[in-house]
Parts: sequence; C-alpha cells; structure tokens
Amino acid sequence: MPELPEVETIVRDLRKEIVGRIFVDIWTDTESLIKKEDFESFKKKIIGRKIIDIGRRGKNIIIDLGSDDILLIHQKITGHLLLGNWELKDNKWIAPEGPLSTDPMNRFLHVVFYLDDKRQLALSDARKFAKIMFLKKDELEEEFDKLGPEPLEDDFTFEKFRKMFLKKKGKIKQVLMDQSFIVGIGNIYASEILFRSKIHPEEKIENLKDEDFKNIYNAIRDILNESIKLRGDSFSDFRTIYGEKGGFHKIIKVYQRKGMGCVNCGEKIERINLGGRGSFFCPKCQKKR
DNA sequence: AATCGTTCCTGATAGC
DNA sequence: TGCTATCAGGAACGAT
Repeated sequence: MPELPEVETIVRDLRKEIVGRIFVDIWTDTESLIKKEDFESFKKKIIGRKIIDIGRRGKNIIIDLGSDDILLIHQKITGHLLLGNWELKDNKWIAPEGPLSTDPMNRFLHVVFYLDDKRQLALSDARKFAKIMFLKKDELEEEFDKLGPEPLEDDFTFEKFRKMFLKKKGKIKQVLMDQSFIVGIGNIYASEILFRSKIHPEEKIENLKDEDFKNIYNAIRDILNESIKLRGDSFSDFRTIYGEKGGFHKIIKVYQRKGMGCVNCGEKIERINLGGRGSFFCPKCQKKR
C-alpha cells in the first residue's frame, strides 16, 4: 500500500538510478493497466524516449520525458515499481540476483519497461488496480488540479491547514484520506497520525478545536518525515525498487495491531470499519468527544 | 455542492 | 484435501 513516504522513497531511488535512460521496449500481459489509449499506441509514444526527470505529486509518480510529455504511474494498492534484470522463461519472470530473486512479487509482473542499460523497470500488481498513462503536461496539470496540498511542502503552514478544516465536515479519518483535501495519506498513516494526535478516527471535524488541528498538523508532518527516513513501510507488502522492505514497522503503533496492547496505556487496540477501510485505534487514548 | 456508497480485481485466508 | 465464500483496499464514479 504505497502512500506518500513509500512513493517518495521510490521516486528518490528511481531518480538516482534511471534518469538519462531510454525506453527501448515495453512488454505487458495486462493491457488494461494502460489507461486513455490502447497498448500499441502507448508503446509507440514511449519507445525511444529519454527519462529527463522523475517526480511525485501525492501518490502519483511523474516520469518527465521532455517536450511536455509525461509518463504517469499510480500504484494504487498492490502496485510495486521494481528495478531489476529479469529473464522471461516459460512465461515467468525470473530475477537472477539480489532481494528480487526470491520475491513473490515476481509472479505479478504485468508491465515491463526495457531500458537501454539492459535493466527493466517493472510494475508488479497482484490486484491490477494500478494505472499507467501517457499525458501531455497540461493534461497532467488538469488531473492535479483536483488534488489537495502537499503536506511536506514549506508552504503548507498550520494556518493554511486550519483554514482548510473550517469548511470541511465528516469523520476525521476519512477527511485525512481524501486526496482532494490533502495528498499522500492512506490507510496506514491515517491511523498512525490519529493515534499520535489522540483523536478517535470517527471524530467529527465540527468537534475538533485548534489544539487538535495543531496536533494533527504536527503528527502528519512528523510521521511522514520519520517514515521517509526509514525508507517507508514494511507492514503491508511494500518494497523499494530494489525489493527491500522499509523500516516503518519499527515505529508503528496501532496499524494491524488489533487485540494487542497500546504502547501508551496497555489497553487493547481496536479495529473498526470506516468507509470500507480497516481503522485501528486505542479506545482509551483516543476517546470520542 | 459536498458527502456517501459502489465498483474495479484477485490473492490470501477461513470455514466446512 | 480441496472446494467455496469472504475480505482487503485507492480512488473514480454515480447516487443522494
């Protein structure tokens, strides 16, 4: 489940590894992962193009091909972008060396970009929810107009954040995960942010005070930054482009800890379903108002 | 207009 | 043992 810290980790690694490389071929067994146009047309637009830069907006990965052309990738839930050196044998992708050689994700490679240095950039995606598309820069900007601010940017100040809440209703966890409100926070970090802020995930925005907004604001920035330092999550099946796990599990407090003791008070962590999402919290530390 | 519910998809897991 | 049913989950889209 790549969220902001995971996508940021992937983008930083990719930028280091593949800027300047040229796409020489593309393989797929699932053409539906390519959006907006058919695979053949997409392939023609990508092959021969050089990677000029790689960036991120929310959980979207932006591969800049120059001349206002963009390759956009969103990994959604089970998508993984992996960099390796596979061989296709009997319809199976085999990674000969490194952490990827034993990775079960090799079974789910559905789109493989061949680079001009003999390596491949692959999308593994068990549930096939990911999306890949070719866009012109103005189309990209149109897509991104719908998105909320980047929580780690310098211009994302507390005052701005507080004002955003004043015109918002609903349950806090769902608001935090709403990408048009703020980008980058998904199911894992929403639970962790609310635990640190000592706020129940079902708390209504209307019941929150400035002090709560401040706690949430600090928790968002601190937790996302801490996770980037640890190279992302490890509790879900996330891995870096090298097939390694991140280290966020070292500081995780509530996510997937149902029935276990709260690290603050020992109370059993509970799990509730909120808008179809599993939400974890401590009933004692995060009391409803 | 904003919020809520449904849908996409398939591997993992539980239950018989 | 092996089958079937259930669940997870980001975000686009339709419904209210």
